[in-house]
Amino acid sequence: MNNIVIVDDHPIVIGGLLALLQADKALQVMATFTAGQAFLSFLAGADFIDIVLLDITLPDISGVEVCKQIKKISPETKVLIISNHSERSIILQMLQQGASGYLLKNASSEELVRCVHDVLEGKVAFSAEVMTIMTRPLQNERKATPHLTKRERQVLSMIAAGRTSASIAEELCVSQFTVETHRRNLMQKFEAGNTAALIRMAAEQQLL
Amino acid sequence: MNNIVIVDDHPIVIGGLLALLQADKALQVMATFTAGQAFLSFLAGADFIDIVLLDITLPDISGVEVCKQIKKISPETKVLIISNHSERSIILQMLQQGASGYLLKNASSEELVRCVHDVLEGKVAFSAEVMTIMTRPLQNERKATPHLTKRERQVLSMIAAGRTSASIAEELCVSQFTVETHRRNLMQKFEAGNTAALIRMAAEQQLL
DNA sequence: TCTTTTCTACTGGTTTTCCAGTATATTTTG
DNA sequence: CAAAATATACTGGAAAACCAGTAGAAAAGA
Repeated sequence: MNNIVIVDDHPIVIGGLLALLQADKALQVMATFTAGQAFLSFLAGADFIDIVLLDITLPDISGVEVCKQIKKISPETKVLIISNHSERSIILQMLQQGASGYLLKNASSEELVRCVHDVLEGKVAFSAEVMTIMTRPLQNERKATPHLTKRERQVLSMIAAGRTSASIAEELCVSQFTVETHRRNLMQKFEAGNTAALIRMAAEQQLL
Repeated sequence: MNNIVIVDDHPIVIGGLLALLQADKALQVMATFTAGQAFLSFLAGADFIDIVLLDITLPDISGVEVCKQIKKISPETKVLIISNHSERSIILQMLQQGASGYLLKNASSEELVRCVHDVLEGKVAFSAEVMTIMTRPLQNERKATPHLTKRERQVLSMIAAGRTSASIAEELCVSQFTVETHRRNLMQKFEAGNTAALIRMAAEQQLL
């Protein structure tokens, strides 16, 4: 018998999930919550929870944070996200935070139950629509990565590591003016006004 | 009949994949490459490729970059990663770059063929071991996120957007000295020596 | 109501980045 | 071999960040 907890801000959604899951004898809904904090307080003192069905948009803290806390407090508890967010980056962010599955709220009942069981069995589970989102051609979700020379990538990496231009110059055996020119060129290529924006954009484009 | 291309730096691996895939009448291996650049040149002038089996470690450019280029040049071409890299962050990075599947080189022949077919059918596919990696408890893969106050998160976000302290002060209707104090506190919490390191760490912890 | 936390603001100063330009040498490419 | 790209380096200066400290007001929590 698997213990389930449902965390969603809409009581109607919780009601629907309850009706669906209670028909499955292998599943036991032990509690439901409409807010993240309340659930986390419960989690700290609860019996073991096999799986949490978690929305991302909650009234108090975000589902991202709740997922992190679940994996910190009870690492063996699986997390299956049920959300309206359909962006690939959000899906991957939830996987990065330890979620084992993701489906959209428009998934069929059959898909929901299948995903619950797949996750309980230790698999990664997506609904069909999430599969489509994950595999469809990228649609320029982000600005094109500017072409960087080898030296520029090297300087960028060192800047991101917190080094000053003087320190970088010393390590690369060049003048600080040279490093400053590389910085300027990097800022022009990323169209960044300062180092903070440069590093943020580089991180977004996975160049660090 | 699905057209396949194999890109791997080890000819022996290519040989093994070839032997395996040629037994499947639905699959046609149209070419193999041991370097990324050579493959990308081929791709630009090739007939349509249904799926590319791609290693990450290549002698010239990385599989990450090759994957990006594949999705840019031929968005409908599927990418299935076959790699020795088993870190969750790398797996997710490949998915972020448009890969539809990921398996480790120790996957069985059956798993490999199943993944190829699943990806061709528009699914996301992982080998069993990759599923395990994706769902096992996180193991403090990264430093704990420091506790930030609401105002600190606000200032951090604006710094990351490239704003100067003066500009942030103006928008928040506080003194520039106040913003500078928030910056200092942020740098202390993240143990960062300058803004570049601060923003990089914040990005790593998905706070931006 | 008291304590703690958060937010606010200042001093006086140093260090670092950013600016816009100019220019030569080396390496790579066609 | 010539052209283009990359790397290097400098000027003179302004703008911004960083430093370490101090300190009071407001909000939140116990």
